[in-house]
Order: sequence, then C-alpha cells, then structure tokens
Amino acid sequence: MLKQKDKLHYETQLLAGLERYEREVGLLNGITYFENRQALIEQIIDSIRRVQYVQAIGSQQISQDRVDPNSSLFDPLKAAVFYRNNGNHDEACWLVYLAIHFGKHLVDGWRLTRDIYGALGMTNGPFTWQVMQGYPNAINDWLSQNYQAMRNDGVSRRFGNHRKYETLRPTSKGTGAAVRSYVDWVMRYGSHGDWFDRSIKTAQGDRREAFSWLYRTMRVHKFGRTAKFDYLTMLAKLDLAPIEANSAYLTGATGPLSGAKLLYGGRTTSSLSADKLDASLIELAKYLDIGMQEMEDALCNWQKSPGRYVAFRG
DNA sequence: GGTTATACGCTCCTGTCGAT
DNA sequence: ATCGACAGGAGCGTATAACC
Repeated sequence: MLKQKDKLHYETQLLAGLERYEREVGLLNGITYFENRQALIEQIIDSIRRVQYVQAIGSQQISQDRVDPNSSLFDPLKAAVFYRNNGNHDEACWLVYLAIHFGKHLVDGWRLTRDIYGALGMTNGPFTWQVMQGYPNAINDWLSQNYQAMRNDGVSRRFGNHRKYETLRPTSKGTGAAVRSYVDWVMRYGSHGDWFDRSIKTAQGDRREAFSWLYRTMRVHKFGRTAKFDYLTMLAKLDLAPIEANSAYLTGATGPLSGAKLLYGGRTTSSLSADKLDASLIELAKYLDIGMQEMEDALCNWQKSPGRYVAFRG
C-alpha cells in the first residue's frame, strides 16, 4: 500500500506530467473533463502500486510453505523468488510460466497452479523443471489421466481473469500441449538463462530491445499477446531477466487499445491505428516518468469506467 | 518471397434473467 | 430453488490481405 504522502506525491507529479505533455505535444481528448483526468491518474497510481508490490516480493524472506505445492500457502511467485535466491534459475522461471499460464483467480487464488505443479500430491509430482526436462510430456500425460477426477472432486480451480478462455480439457491444443510446447521452446536454447542471454546479446545489452526480441520471437501454444506480455513483465519484476517492457503492445489488444483510443481520440471506437498510438504512449510515459507496463495496465482499467475511478478486482 | 496487420471463427466459463 | 438460454469477457489461432 502506498502511504498517503506517496499518493499525493504521485498525483501531483502525474497531473503536472499530463499538463506538460498537452502543452508540448498535443491534447488528450479523453481527459478533457477533470473527473476523467482524475480517474486516469488514480488508475496509474494503482498500476504503479501493483508493480511495486510484486517487486517487493523479490526482497522478502520466503517461507518453505510458499514453495510447497502440498501446502495451502503455496505461491508460485514467492516460490520463484525462493529458487532464484537459491541458485535454481530454471525452476524460478518455470514457476513464473506456470503462474502466468494458469493465472491467479480472484477467489480460488493459486489453487489450479498448485494442484497441477504438485500433481495433487501424487508421487509423480511435483513437476519440477528437472522432471520436465527429462520428460516434457509429464504434465500432458498426467492431465489426460487425472482430468476427469479433478473436475469431479468438488474443488474449484479456475483460471485467472487473463486466462479465462483456457481449458484443462485434454485436447491437442489444451493446457497439456501448451506446457509441452513451452518446455520444448526453452530446451531449444538449453536453459532459461541461455535463452535470455541470447536476447541480451541480440539487443546489445539494451533491456527494452531484449524484451522486444523475446516478445517477437517466442512461439508457445496459448501464449499470445496478453500471456507473453504478462510473462515477460513478471520475469522483469522478479529480476529473473534483465529486460523491460518497451511498448504497451496495442496490436491485437482489446482493453488497452480501446483505452488508448479513448485517451487520444475521445472515444473507444476512434480509428487511430495501434501503431501510432503505441508510439504516442511511449512518449507520454516519458512525460509521466512511468514504465510501459504501468501504462498498459492503467489504460485497460481506466477505459472500463473513464469518468469514475473504480478499483480493479481480479 | 517473406513478414506483419487485420478479420473472423472458435472456445471456455461465469453471471444474469426469465420461466418453471 | 432450480434450470436453461444467453451474452460477454485486457484471448488465441488461422486465413487472408497488405506491406515491404
């Protein structure tokens, strides 16, 4: 939680940044009315806070319960930090992938991630990176066997909001196949570390360019625009890869794109192109001194209710 | 030719609403 | 209360068109 003092500080800074941008670059038609401007600022502050919250996990002491999929306290992101601190970079990144693929549900929390990673406490689990490396089909096969039982045991294991179109149903392109394609993808490079090294080398050390390369070249089933963006920004926040979002990636987006259209064109159906809006947002973020992840997140939440601040849930 | 942007179809689950 | 139809959601994958 931001302290009140911090919040006022951000409000002042963001308001000044927006005014300076409008003086020097151009008008923002979506925030002509002060309540719209205020709602946008509130959403940006919320986004900053969410990023800081995850970054803070990175410097916490992690309890063993967080790492153990048989514990109700299991948390894949905290577990990732634990493994990072203990020199197991692959396991850390693998847990981030699982966390993003399944997502955290508003009510069920990490239950789905926990039960797949931990194989419901069965002896063939947990499905660590070590296991997956030797047998990339481990989760795929296990899921085919246990899918029905999982559906019928009365436990609610829903996907997170960003992953609400996914299914556990064992099809040729379901979760099992998706997970396998991720393992195969990383193995092409040898390890997560080798993969990220390649991106840094290709980008000649530029964190934003490295992010861009990873986003453009990554090919994993069911990892489209939203999942890739969430995954890469999570690696960055937990300090697992030296990268940084270089754009809001509006091409192919729904919420963030309509937020940007609203901000620049005054309405969500404005015909401004994703490309031009992306470029404008990069400039705007400089004026506001915020990252592109915060920008993308804030616009999506703002456009749901542009005239009145509504806290985002889930 | 190869790459990238758009249009569209497909899928899943949840919440709502009216009818029973 | 319970059921079923229905719409809607920060999505994904594919074909096609548009672009070097």
